[in-house]
Amino acid sequence: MKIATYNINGIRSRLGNLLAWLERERPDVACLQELKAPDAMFPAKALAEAGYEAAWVGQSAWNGVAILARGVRPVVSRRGLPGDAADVQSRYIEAAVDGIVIGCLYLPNGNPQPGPKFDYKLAWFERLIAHAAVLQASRHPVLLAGDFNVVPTDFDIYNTRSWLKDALLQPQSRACYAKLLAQGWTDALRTIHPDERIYTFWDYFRRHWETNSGLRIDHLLLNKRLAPRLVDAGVDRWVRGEKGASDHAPTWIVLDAGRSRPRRRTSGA
DNA sequence: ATGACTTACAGGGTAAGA
Repeated sequence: MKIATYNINGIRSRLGNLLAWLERERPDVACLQELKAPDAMFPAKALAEAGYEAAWVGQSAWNGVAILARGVRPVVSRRGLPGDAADVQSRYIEAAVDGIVIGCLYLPNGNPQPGPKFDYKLAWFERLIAHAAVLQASRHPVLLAGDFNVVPTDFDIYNTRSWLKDALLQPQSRACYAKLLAQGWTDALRTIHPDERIYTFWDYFRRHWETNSGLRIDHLLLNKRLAPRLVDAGVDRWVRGEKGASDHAPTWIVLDAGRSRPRRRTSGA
């Protein structure tokens, strides 16, 4: 089972890129961020024709998240992150697919910092940490996947020089990520590739794609129930090189089949 | 380097992203 996360950076303007990727890589589940589309403008029909059912939370102009599943309907368990009823930004959706609870998230960027946007990022992160504790403790296999807008360590960026003031590298942002992992989550990409420079985002400026000047900010975190099923992880870099590409590339894991229900113990014999 | 690119919304020039 292949599950991917992909910040599409505008699902309407990049629908062709999305469909080409789905057709070629055929992920079983795709978590999308930055739809930049209101609910009514989500291209559900085109995705259904490509074999994917979807659940989404849209918003005009910015944000927006979705979970696509090939051939099955995602069973939504939550729209929006708990903890702040006044938060109107569409950054979280959670659904079960094939017995796995999947939280798809788009963590606030937080720039410029310091400032209210950075405060919002850290507050949102604390709400995520609180909800993640509940998910970690649940008896279900759980995956948290999305654009976390955090470069976890200096090994996860080509060079820190021009990013030292950026919200993605701040000690507070990294401390939140470390606090989350300390609950027992497995960072799939780093676990499978402990000694490799891996990036998931290359900005549009300064020929950063052409020079492989990237950042690792899209993450897939497995709870203790799910982690034993991790088989492989990677980045579909070819997508970033396509015409009209998002500035992120799809990032994925492969899980073994597992069991949808506990096997009944056979007695006697 | 309030930079550079790119998109949404709107129908020009901001706002936002990372």
